[in-house]
Amino acid sequence: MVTIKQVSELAKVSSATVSRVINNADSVKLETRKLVEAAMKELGYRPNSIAQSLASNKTNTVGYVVPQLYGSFGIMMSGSEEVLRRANKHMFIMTGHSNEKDEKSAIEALLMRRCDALILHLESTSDEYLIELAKQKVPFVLVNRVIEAIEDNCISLDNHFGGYLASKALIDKGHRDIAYIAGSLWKSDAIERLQGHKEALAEANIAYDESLIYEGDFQVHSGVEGIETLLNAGKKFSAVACGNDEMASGAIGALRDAGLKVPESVSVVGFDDVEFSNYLTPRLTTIRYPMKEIGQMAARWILNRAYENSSMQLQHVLSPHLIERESVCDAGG
Amino acid sequence: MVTIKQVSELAKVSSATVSRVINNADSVKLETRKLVEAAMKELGYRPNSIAQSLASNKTNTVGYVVPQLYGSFGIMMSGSEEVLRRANKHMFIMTGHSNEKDEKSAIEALLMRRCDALILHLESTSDEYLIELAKQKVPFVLVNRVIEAIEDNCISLDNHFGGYLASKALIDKGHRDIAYIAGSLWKSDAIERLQGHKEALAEANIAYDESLIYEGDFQVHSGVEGIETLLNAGKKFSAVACGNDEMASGAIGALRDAGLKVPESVSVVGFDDVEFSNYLTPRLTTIRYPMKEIGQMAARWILNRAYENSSMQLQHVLSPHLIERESVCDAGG
DNA sequence: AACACACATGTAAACGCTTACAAAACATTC
DNA sequence: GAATGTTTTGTAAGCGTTTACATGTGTGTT
Repeated sequence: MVTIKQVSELAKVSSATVSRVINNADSVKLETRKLVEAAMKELGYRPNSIAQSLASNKTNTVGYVVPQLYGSFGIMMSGSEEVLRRANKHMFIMTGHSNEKDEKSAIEALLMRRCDALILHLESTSDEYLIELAKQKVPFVLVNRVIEAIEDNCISLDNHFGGYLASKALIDKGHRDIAYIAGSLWKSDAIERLQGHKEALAEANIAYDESLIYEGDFQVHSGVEGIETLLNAGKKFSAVACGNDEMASGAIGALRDAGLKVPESVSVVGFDDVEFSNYLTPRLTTIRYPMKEIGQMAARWILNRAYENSSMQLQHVLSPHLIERESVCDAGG
Repeated sequence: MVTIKQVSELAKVSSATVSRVINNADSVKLETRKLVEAAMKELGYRPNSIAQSLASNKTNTVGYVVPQLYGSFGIMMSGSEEVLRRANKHMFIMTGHSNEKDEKSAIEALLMRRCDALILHLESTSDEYLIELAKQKVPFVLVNRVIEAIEDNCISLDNHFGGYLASKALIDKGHRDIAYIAGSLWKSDAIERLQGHKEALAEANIAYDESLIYEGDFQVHSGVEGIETLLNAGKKFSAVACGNDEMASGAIGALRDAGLKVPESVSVVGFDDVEFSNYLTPRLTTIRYPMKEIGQMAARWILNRAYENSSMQLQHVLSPHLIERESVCDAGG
């Protein structure tokens, strides 16, 4: 690999001057600049950014931890990438695999690489660890989770409001017997969404009926099981709200298998608006989880706090909204 | 940030010794090792991998270029991540946005970062550039594309065979009037898939009818348009093979809108087996594109060539296979 | 012609590690 | 107890940049 030294020799200037033209900072006479550029070109010079980082003590890289590389996290990352790219920052992406050990070691690796800042989508790391991280002055934003003590570092979605919106959409169509298939209730988002559902019921003066609630686990099969359980118990309902789109998909299938038409006999709302919800039959009415916007917002936070030292206020809690498609219709068909 | 020097002072040894325990190489007396480890712990020392890379001339990082961060590329990357992680290598992911400028600048950035090797999923970069890259002794694997001159660097899918399999599946069910909705025919994979289709027809002695072919663009809407065009032209067919799942999804919708039942009146096969194909109604019969395996294979190549200097032969062309679900049935219902 | 001042360039120390080589410490053998 | 070998540790020179500071060069003013 060709170094700055070789370029400087060919151009008959000092390496400091070459460095100046690379960073096109300071003043370099146009004439010498041309000379240096010609030399760089001739030698096929590529600045070694490892060395640059060591010397300048910044990597222009933000570390990213996501549970997995596929699925909706990709959307989020591409939101971040879009805004970071404009600022000439890069992302170093690692996966946490939803377990504490991997999440921590991902963060450690990122810190060893001296990332200038971090964007973290964690699932198993403790609040304490993150609070400690904040104490160490590591600039990071925590996505999809809020920890009171470091609230300013958090960007999240208003799950409660989303849950409310979903059920409200059903109620507005005249439904009153509404079943609910929840996600794993040890997860905060599942709880919040369910609470939103309850609020919508309360607001419409519909009595909350515990037996219309089924606790699933966010997977397709639990949507199926939810419907089967409800139906076998002889429950009556004209609509089902689901904790996410996967379960909604399972629910639709199970309803169809039971000879019930969606939405004519039973309306269904999902949550998240994942890619396939638009491909279901009927196309799924759901709550849009603004993954891309969250990714963008996180990147903006980083740009502000870690690179520009501004502390401009950003929106920390994003609002979901309803996407009306075909899986919900008026009560009574 | 605490440095190796501070650790060495606290442990009353030289920095070389600390380095030795970090890399747990060479011989370090157990006693001193304990001493050093205690010091590292006390100071909360994190080796600076930037400095390590500069000194050792390796980054333990493989650069990754994909068109986008979301969609099926995520699956591929996670395949790679899985195998690289076991070897303690990391990935630096960048996006090429399917245009030459971004792809090239991504590669350049990766080289500046002195990645030990690259995995490239490119769409617009010229063969020449890549051949030149190979000449520069940059270890890289090119995914989903084959360039004769650097064949050993390429890992791809047998699209021709996939196209053949898809149409064969239809023919085996007794279909003889088979329409085909192709992807953009300036893309090599679209062409190859179509050729596979033709081969299957030929093998079954079915005359190739140009008017049953529609050229789409791999997007949902072109599946819709394909069906509408064919139907409006008064074409008769009992089955449709599609260049990918998106178009198949569009086709299914259009068929249903035209009052035709899938699969009873018209069978449909897709290609790729993307996530949502399993959620369609009917669940889509399609050709499985082994994205994850390709990612794994690419990572293994890298491990072999760039890190272990072995040159063990790997499978360079992967075979797709048929996933039978519900969108295909016997001709005649 | 002397001076001040801006602008352009060079010198060399740092950044935090690794590693070849040298030195020291210890163990073994005769 | 000297000679030898082995293991452990230290010394110091890199790795390829950036950047504070010093030096040089040119212009305008008096």
